[in-house]
Amino acid sequence: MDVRSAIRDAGLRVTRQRVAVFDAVRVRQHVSATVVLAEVAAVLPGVSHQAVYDCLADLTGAGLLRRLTIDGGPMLYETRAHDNHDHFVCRICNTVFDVDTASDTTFRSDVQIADGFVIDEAEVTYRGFCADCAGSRRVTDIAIA
Amino acid sequence: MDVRSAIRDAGLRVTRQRVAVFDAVRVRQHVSATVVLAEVAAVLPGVSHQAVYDCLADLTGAGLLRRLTIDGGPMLYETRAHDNHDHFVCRICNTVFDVDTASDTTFRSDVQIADGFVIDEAEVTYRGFCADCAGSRRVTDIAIA
DNA sequence: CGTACTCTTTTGAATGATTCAAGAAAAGGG
DNA sequence: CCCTTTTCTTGAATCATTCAAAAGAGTACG
Repeated sequence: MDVRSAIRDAGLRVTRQRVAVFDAVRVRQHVSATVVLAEVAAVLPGVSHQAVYDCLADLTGAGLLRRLTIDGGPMLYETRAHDNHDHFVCRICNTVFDVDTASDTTFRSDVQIADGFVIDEAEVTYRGFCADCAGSRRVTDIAIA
Repeated sequence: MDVRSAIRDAGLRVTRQRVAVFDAVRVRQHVSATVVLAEVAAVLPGVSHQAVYDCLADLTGAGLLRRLTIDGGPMLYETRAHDNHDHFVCRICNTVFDVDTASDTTFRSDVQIADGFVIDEAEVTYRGFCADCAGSRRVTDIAIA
């Protein structure tokens, strides 16, 4: 399915800014608004940062993007394409890697909370050292065994 | 063990500001620097916000406090007293509740990452509705069954 | 108990990310 | 093709946090 349809189906108007913002996030993954602005400005000279913030908020609200915050850093955005994954953050370079959720699904639904609390999501963030920063040879994509 | 010793043992000088900042966090739990400043100012009129930020950073670096960020909000601090717990955030009131880690320990050590990635921590954040916001009767402390 | 050295705090300003507000532009139904 | 409503641009404001330099306070030592 293409972006334009997805945006329209969400009840939002299809604008160049929105398409460009979505594309920027899709290509880079885990990007801040500032980085998205830079990417988008390359395609649409003169975009305002406000437009980027608005698009990111709208697309996130429509469920097309997902937002996460790592420590005190700026908010990062990613597409919800292949959902059901967690994140690994390197303590040194701060890069965020996707980690496929394996048996976690089981783990998550096992969770019970007392007295009227309703859980609808569990977000797992792993921390440590990525292959590069740990002094390893190559950097491949990360995955749970 | 008391705060003063803990601070000294960490190789830091024992100052009124540090003690007051630690106490403020211990009493309130999951508080922002701004709130800590208000609390501390009640005891030590004239404290600077910079001192609070410095103390929070120093105590966190010393391992006496733990820092977390919820969504795009300001950083929150908590004591590491009874470690090994996760967090539940209410989607409505944004209150953060501690969730005791039960069988999660097993879950965590099961995690394997490919190609030289080293994991040393797993942080779990649950989201949903707290007893109050879900429309329930009473609010008790939260815990995993 | 006081001195000296170093670490902390105060003071005041600066930065970065995000949001607010009002008018101009553009999407899309009719 | 026009009209209505949404979205974008412009420009300023806010909040949390950090930077820098000088004043102040803790602690080891005599």
